[in-house]
Amino acid sequence: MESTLKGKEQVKLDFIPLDFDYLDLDGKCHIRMFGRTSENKRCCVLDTTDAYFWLFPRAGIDLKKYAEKVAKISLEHASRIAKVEKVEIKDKHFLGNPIKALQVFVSNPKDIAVIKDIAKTFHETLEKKETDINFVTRYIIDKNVKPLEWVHVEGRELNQYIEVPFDVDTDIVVMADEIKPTQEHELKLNFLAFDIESTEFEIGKGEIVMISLADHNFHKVLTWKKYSNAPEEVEFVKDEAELIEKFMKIIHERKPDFLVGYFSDGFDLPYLRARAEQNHIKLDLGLDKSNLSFSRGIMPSAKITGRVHIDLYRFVNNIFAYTLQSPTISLNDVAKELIGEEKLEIDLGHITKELRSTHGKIKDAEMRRFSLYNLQDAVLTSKLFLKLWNNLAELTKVVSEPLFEVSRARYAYLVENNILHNLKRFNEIAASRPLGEEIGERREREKYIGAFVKEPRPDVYEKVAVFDFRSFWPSIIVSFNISMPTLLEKKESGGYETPEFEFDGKKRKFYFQKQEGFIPRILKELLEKRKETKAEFKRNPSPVLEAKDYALKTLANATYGYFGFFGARYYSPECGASITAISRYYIHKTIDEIEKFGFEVIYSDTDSVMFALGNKTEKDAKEILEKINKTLPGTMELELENFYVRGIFVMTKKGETGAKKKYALLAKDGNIKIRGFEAVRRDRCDLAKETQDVVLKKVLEEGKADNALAYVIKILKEVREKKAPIEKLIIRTKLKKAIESYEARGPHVVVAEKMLEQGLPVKAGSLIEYVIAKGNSKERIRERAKLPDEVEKGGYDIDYYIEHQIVPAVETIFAVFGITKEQIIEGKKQKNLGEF
DNA sequence: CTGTTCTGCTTACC
DNA sequence: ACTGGTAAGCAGAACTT
Repeated sequence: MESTLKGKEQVKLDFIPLDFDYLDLDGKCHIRMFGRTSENKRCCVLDTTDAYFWLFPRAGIDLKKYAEKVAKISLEHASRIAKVEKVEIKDKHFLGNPIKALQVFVSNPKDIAVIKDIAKTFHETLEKKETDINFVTRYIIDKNVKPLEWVHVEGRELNQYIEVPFDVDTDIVVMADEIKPTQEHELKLNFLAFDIESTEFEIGKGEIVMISLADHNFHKVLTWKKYSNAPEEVEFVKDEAELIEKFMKIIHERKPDFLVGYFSDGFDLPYLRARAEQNHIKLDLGLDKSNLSFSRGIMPSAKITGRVHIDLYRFVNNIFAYTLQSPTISLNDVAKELIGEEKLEIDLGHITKELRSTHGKIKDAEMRRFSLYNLQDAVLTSKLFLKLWNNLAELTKVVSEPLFEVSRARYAYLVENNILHNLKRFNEIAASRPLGEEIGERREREKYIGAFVKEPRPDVYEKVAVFDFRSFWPSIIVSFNISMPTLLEKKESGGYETPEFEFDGKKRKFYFQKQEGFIPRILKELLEKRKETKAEFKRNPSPVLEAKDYALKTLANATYGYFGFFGARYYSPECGASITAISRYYIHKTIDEIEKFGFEVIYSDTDSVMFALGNKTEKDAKEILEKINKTLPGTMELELENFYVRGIFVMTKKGETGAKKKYALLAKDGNIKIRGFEAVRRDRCDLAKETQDVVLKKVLEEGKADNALAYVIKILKEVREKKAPIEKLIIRTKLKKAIESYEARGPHVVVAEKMLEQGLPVKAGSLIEYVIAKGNSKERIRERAKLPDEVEKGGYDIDYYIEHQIVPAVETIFAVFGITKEQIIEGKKQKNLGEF
């Protein structure tokens, strides 16, 4: 439907939508998009689409009469008339089944909530649907205008203030008459990364001292704290008020499409808002001079009209962290891993303390360093944005939700929206989001049986082969047509069935329909797209294709977990349990086949099988792989992961069984793959981790343990002689929740309390560092846990580090070679005797 | 009072 | 509150005799 707003001239342009919102114009709700034209002009495009929801009628009622009744709904709401515009009877599908439904068109999407409440009171109404679809999502789906996908727009240029009641800072404002997908143009990334420094951590306390801004060629530091010999990027201002004004001025002048921060939802922007309020400054950062606004919720999102505010921390935390090795997702660790650069080192505690005090003294050199530190944070954020841009963009394109949402989304949101944005072509009405009560029940539900993990026999194995299933969960979902809408009560001819397994305490089997369901279909297309992307990448490698593959892989892998997620529209623990039951069946079958062939299967976890070649060859292994693949259904496929020179599996610490999820393999190229061992865990001190790492390397490379034992004895001797550096003895544990909510007061909780007392910033998510200092060994460990700074050289608890850190990390490895814990420790005693 | 078992917690694997 | 289940192992709490 066309807008009544007239406008002056007809215009045609190609446009890429970056940011979306909606507002009432001329009595009608319009979508407002901000983006760039193919000529790199800043552009605002207005458009409209129908606002509607669905009603399902009870059986046997007169549809026409029902429709007429619904069409009469009208009430006063939010000082306007909320009413139903029209009602149409449509043939639709719901959960794959045909259904007659009323499409209820309303005058304004904001009125859907009140109108559906009235319609629900009608006895004819069975259910309401799609009342929880955001209007922007509705627009994207119905008008086929997707975020970051170029469209051709034909429409009328509007005069701001005259025809529209707003003034946005763009080169052109267009009311679209026609809008359709078009060929791709280049998008020049126009962004600005920023970082603020304050005297306090807590929002509402202290003040802003400094703000840095950066992109690929612009570096700027603003501060009111004057000092001489400042770097050229530094600009001094009068006070905090001028600092904030200047920051806004730069943004309005440079007109970034993307404003990028690191933890800016959680700190920089809330802090900035608090200080702007205190200084009576309007934070009109929006393209329409509107204020910075925050969404409600546990983790507020800071929104700026017309510019996409991206908090990279959230993207890294929610999505990208799984791809990283970084011990934490701090800017420093993430930047180090992704761009090979780190934050500058400064004594921030000292500087902020001096700045807080009225008589505080800071040397010019220190302020200079502080400015460079602040700038470096903005620069790292800017580089990280460029590094992660392709990932963000490709994920946005696959999911079809706006970049602002996708950059803050978690896996469930991505999977669900990918489904929602594909429903139209199946003529499907979306299932509803669960309500509070339902969520509660789902969360309390007992869990279903997961994947199979085989107990390994502890030993050192020569010539190890590893097979694994390619995209195991997605391939099962697709091959067995698994999803909530395709789940059947009874077996259907030509349909699919699971093996028998225990579910909710009963022996059960689940069945899935023969006709392909829309969710398995969408997933299948995702996998096919991934295959194409990979093939294309082979021909023509590019970071964009790599990012696209990453987006497709991420979504495909998260689909299984989505089925069991309590907040899912298409929630189905039956499906989750069916997928794992099928996985167990096929992994067992694979193990059996390999054993039947005469190999010793060492270990298996979920989708992988490891076995020793023994006196057989790699060719034999490949042969059986091919044989197994011929028996697999659908798209399921077993792949050769690699052949390894040697591998080690150990006992659990209790010494009764072989430890699962703990092993190390030596590849032919000399690389060692370590899984589960303390060496790869964060909550062990570096000395224990490094010692274990060396021990694993030595035993795998040499096939025996004598050199490794000598090495450990040497390390233990150094520890006894107080020669171990404190940095290597720091234990790092994450505080996963607020301090008050801990029942058990472990060492890290006690240290966190101590840090809080000292005014250090500790909250849920903080990584707590501590060292166990010497003291009364009868006391609890937490009594001896101290902040690293509090422990002087050699002041650590020798026995703790030997008995609780180093020896436990290596004893199970030596046990494989028949070396006991006593022998490891006695070695130390012998050396000591030799010294006297 | 002391040793054992249970529970809470964190972090890994897939 | 924000994808699932499986598993190891530490430290403290609870329990037992």
